[in-house]
Amino acid sequence: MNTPAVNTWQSVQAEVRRRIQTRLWKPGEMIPNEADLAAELGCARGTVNRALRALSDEGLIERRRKAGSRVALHPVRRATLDIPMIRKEIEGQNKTYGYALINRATTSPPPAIGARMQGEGANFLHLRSLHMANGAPYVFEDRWINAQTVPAVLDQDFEALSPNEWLLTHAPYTHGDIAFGAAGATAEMAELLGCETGAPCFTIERATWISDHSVTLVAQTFAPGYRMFTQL
Amino acid sequence: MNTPAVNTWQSVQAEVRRRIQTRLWKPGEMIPNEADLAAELGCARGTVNRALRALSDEGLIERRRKAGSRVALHPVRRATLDIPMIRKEIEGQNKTYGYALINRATTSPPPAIGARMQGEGANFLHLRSLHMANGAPYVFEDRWINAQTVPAVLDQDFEALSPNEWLLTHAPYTHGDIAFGAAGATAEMAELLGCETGAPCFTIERATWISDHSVTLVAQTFAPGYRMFTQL
DNA sequence: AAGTGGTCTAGACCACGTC
DNA sequence: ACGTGGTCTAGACCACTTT
Repeated sequence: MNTPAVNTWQSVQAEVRRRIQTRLWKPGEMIPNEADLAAELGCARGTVNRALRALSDEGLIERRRKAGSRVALHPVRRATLDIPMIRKEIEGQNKTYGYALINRATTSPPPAIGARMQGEGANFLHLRSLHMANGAPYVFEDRWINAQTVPAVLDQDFEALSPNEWLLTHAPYTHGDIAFGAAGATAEMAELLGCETGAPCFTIERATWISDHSVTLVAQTFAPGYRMFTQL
Repeated sequence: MNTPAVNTWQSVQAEVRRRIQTRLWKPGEMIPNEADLAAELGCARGTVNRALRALSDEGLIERRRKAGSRVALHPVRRATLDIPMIRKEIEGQNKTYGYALINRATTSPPPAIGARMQGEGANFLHLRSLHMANGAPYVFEDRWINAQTVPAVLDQDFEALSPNEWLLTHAPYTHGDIAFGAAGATAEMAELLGCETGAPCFTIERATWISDHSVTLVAQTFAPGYRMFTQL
């Protein structure tokens, strides 16, 4: 059967996706190698490569040198979450952003924090702040910043500018990790967030690094009802 | 100054990243066009393209035809979350997976659910189940399945095989959306999950579709302490 | 109108992992 | 050892957008 020529990588991707969805190529099965597919579809191998690479990133197929490509047995779906600056997130909802510093101190961190940030002494800045949307509490954040990595941070008072924003432009991290979870609001958070003590809150914890120097460790507790949303 | 030849796209990416991190190219600034960069680094334009495309996907730079590429002013970080089959997630932690069906019924869904799933009549399967890790409750799930889209689902009793798993191999969705949040455990969930009523739980809600037909709508409530983790 | 990124091609070499 | 995907090249044309 002659397949009409398909020359864009998107159309190759679509064709392969179709063959998988219609179960013409079943889960676990091998699919033709790049050269054969290119010949069949009437395009260059590079184009097929681009299409299959995209499907592989997506988790729909698995590729290994020499072994070839196969349809994933258990397609691990991947969701890409945007982690925007909080101000941008709020402004994106057409709400007015507000920020308030609750507390600023240079102290040495509790052992658990210090260990994770590989820091010594009192070269740490501890910031607690509240972000608001249209005046309503949005998220409470408790942050440690390593002043050994980012000395300039000590010159900032963070009264008007959130540390989130300052760090993003003055000390962009190279990598980090992030964890999502749920926690009950402490009495203090409850008051700040305007909810009951113990109310279930969505939480994000993030640690970021510049090469192998810890930059910041932040725990964010969102007001009840917050949801993080994305497409699959 | 002559830059030594850099011919892999990863090294081009690394070099560009370095120039951004060292603020040689500052946020908001334009960077050279592909042809110039290729000439400077001594490689083909295609290689530069590949590198810059990766940085653009990552959110570190913004690219527009004719306008050129610029360093992102507010780098929107993206995190990719794997959404594995729950069994795989648990087995990946070297724990024994367990599954129990709590309730199975074919009824018409409440209006809120029906509306989201565009369904009519009683062609819906309602399943409530519990997944366990090493015998301990892991996540409670409340799921609606549209039998108009997936008629074969009515032949399954789901006593031993979780709907999650069955759907993944028998009705792979084309797209969907997912929301993460937090909620307090209801009395029933608390008993099943072995926690206090009202305990803060991490929740995932997912709706999936095959082209424009709704497949399933599922609300998962994880046992307290659950965290979803990824790299940045 | 013109400049820039987006993509396709055809060929080539290489790295890796399976056999 | 050898087959497969991973990548680089040089050149070309096109699509989009801004000027």
